[in-house]
Amino acid sequence: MQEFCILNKPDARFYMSQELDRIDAALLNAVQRNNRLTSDELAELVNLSPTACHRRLKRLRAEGVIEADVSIVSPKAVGRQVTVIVLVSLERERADIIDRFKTAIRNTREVMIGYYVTGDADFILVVTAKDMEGYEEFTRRFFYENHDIKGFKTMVVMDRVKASFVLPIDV
Amino acid sequence: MQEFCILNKPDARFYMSQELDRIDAALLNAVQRNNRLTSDELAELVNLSPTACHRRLKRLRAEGVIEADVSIVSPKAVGRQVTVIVLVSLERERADIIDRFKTAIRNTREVMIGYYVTGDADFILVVTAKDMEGYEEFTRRFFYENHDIKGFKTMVVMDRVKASFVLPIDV
DNA sequence: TATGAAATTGCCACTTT
DNA sequence: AAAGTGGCAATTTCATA
Repeated sequence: MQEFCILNKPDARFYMSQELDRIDAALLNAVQRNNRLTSDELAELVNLSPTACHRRLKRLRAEGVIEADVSIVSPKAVGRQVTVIVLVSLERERADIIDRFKTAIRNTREVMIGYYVTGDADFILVVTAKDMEGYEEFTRRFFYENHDIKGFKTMVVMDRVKASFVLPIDV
Repeated sequence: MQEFCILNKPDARFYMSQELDRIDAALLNAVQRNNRLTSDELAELVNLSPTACHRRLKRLRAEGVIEADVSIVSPKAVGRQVTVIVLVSLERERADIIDRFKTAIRNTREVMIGYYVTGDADFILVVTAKDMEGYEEFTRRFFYENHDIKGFKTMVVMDRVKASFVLPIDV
């Protein structure tokens, strides 16, 4: 049923932006930081009735402006003490090799995010592990056994400065 | 200052993990992907009563295992077509310079995440911009006017392979 | 504003130490 | 026996037409 909406109306994600007004922006800025706020609390924040806030958020979710609603789990609390950023270079930039590598990323639990990028590297991965030994074990499994990979550079995260994926939203 | 918190109230994040049982793990794995599931739905998923699920999640939030509950906004939908990953090297690795740079990150809207890392670079930033021109304007403002910065390397994101911050949680 | 749905709490039972 | 956790039911709060 939600699929229907998405198929029927062209997906807002790709030509939006003028369709968002100041109040939408305020709502998004709020729920980006805390999506458990009630409609009443949001209403207070943006000077609108609770019902109107609710309707707007429903629309933003249906249109795909809000992609997901998630809980952020502390890596350390679940036993992943180590976060590492890895720059990966592939042997060659060929579509099938790239696709194969994307699939490997998707199928590997340790990789939280993978970016396919231009520039010095081909991919940038954010990887979590229990400890450095666990990371090493991961590299053996993920990198050394993969012939598509020319090389990789490891950078261990000592501190994360901004917590999450909060976008600046104006309009 | 963060140390203080840790000293004062024992922060669950640092000695947990055996305190999480299989059901906690299942709940976390669910809400990491969708935190709008009702207690009834969660109950069904993990084979427990809705009340118990609710109480467990409340505990996980209070203990900091769940750090936050947020909506993920589509960058494109809010007019940020370009995502860039930047490797930054500082002139010298001195505590005050590092702290100053962290503050700069916190105060700069375009920077979504900043990692302080070991290795070839000192910081890795995830930056969003309206377009490449907007990114260039950002580099002028953020990098060229900052004397602590030795250099930076830009890598434009062409594709994001995994969407979000979903951790593998076993127990 | 009215309705039903969901979150939240008190109370008691059961299990583990 | 005490502490911790689960389940039911009642109440309050919230979502939604």
